[in-house]
Amino acid sequence: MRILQLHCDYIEFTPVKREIKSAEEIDPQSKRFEEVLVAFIAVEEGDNSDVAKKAMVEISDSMKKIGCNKLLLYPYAHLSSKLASPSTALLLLKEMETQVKNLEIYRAPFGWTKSYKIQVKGHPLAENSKTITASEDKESTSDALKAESKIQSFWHIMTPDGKMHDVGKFDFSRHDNLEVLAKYESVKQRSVNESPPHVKLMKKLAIADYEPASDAGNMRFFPNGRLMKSLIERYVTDKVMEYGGLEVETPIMYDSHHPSMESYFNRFPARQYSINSEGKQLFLRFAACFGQFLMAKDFQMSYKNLPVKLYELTRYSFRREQSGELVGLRRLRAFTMPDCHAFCKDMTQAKEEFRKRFDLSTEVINGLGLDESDYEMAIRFTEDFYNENKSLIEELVKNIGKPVLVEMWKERFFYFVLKWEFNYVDGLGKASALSTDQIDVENGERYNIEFIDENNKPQNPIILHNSPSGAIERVIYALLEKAAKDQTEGRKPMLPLWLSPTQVRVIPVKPEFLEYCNTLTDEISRSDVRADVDDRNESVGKSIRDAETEWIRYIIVIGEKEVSANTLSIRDRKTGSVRNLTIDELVKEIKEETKDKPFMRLNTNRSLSTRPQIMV
RNA sequence: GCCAAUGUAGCUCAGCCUGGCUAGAGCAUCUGCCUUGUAAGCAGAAGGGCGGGGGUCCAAAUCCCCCCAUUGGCUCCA
Repeated sequence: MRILQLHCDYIEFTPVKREIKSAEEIDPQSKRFEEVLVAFIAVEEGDNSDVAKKAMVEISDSMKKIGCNKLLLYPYAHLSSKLASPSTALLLLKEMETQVKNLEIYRAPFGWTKSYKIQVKGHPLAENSKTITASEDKESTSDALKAESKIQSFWHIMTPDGKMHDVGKFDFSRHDNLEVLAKYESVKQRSVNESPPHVKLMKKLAIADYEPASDAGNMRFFPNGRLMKSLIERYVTDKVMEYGGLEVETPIMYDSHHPSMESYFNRFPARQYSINSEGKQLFLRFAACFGQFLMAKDFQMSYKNLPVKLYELTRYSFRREQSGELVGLRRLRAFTMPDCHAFCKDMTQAKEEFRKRFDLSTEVINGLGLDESDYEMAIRFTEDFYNENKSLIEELVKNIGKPVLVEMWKERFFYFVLKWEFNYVDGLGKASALSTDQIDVENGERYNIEFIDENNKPQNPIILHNSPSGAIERVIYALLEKAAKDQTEGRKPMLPLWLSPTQVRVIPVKPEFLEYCNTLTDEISRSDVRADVDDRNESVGKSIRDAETEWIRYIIVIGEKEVSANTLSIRDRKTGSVRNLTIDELVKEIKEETKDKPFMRLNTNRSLSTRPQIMV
């Protein structure tokens, strides 16, 4: 939309004749306005209601500045060469006319050739031109995002004994990572000037890479990475279903003008991707919340059914994070996130459920290969909630067994009253949230989700939002960063055995032992172990080196001795030593270490000689 | 989104400041030879509009401008 704005002593115009068929039906009389701001307007292709709204905000702002209260909207096609259709233009002009209440607004007729006389004032602000486009709207910023910066937070450290300490006075000497997190969050202190090690590792281990043909923050996952993701996804899903989550699937895009969407959107501080399709403005989901809420709204629920727990593993959730913020697998624009909502009948039930999910989350995060020393907890709540529910908060902190970062808000700004996360703190001092849970007191009503209580009255549930692991990609980031940290501190970098793309590599000393190797690999694979064969005609030293650089845990070398004996000579990367074990003993050891974890077969050719190499 | 740095063969990187032979190396790949015992056996070959697009110049990987991507900082992070 293009606007030429003139502050006038007067304007006089007379409609002469209809210019287009769809011209407005009017009485073609001359009109005169005095002490008026005339806005000549060309509505362009792609303009929409938001543009109209924005235009009126800008116009009324400048009217305030020049102290003028009378506005004439004057359709003026000649300001642009890419005009919108007359019907759209008229529609938007009419919208503009009715948008602002405390102004005297008039509109010149649309579609008529008009003669006019005008006297423009001579002050510096009298003339002004504006171009307003919809494009900036593509990354619609929610009110929450805009207002977030205004929230006032109070930072503390809570120790397992339930005591609150001023964050500035707390002795962090035995809690390095917590100090990093606290500074990271409260003072926003950053101290890095190198690139994160996991980026190199994700390429070297052929897990994932950037995809320049997509938008930034959208990764490609190679067979190894896809396998790891599948396993983690399976594991988290199994755990949530064990807890009682009902797995569902919901759409990845939504109409941004759906009433419950619009207001939720404005309560969620994130930037969206949006898509125009057949006149609808769709946005890509940034979480599974609305899909599940819209679904739950159509459930008929009694208090006896609650809590109802819905779960979805979103592939993907989309957030249009600022480009400068995207880093490897740490922060993406498209990511896979498990999201489980529990609909609870009251705060008592919500708190009870909240505890269960806290346990679920610690179990999941530990099962993924991260222990208590790898993450720091942050807990955030409103002052009111804290005063009424001290014991719950103290209990969580006691459970985690070490001091946690506390953020307290004077007033409730978000839709939740309590939220905690586990943050992975990497070797470069960056903190990233993994698991999280929230107590939401707002969306039950917003989405009109109802259950019938003991007194036969409809009620809105309290909703818990839990991601027991955080984004799957971020879990891989954390595992790789942990491995990198191990490496710099002199330990061998490893992946958890159940996530290793290859668990066992079999290497023949000479090609004549290949057949034996294949038979052996068959046998090991039958017990659900991922084993492969290095059938390239390379020296043993070279083959071992390659297996080591791929972080393969067990390396079996097959030669004369092994073919004639009963035991295998197995190099264990964890200890670096060679052991003699039977097949059964090896399989048993692997099974023991990967028990309760999902299994998937090798996601690559078994023979190394037939594999493409992924060099990134 | 803003500021800065980086972008050369599949990968890791020289070369750029001070413009000029046919743009180099190691690894990987291919072809031979070797027949291997716990972290790299030997030799040869092939492989590159120097991130993309403009410009300056007799001449641009090299100097200038714009764009893209990555990384760092800022901002932001349910």
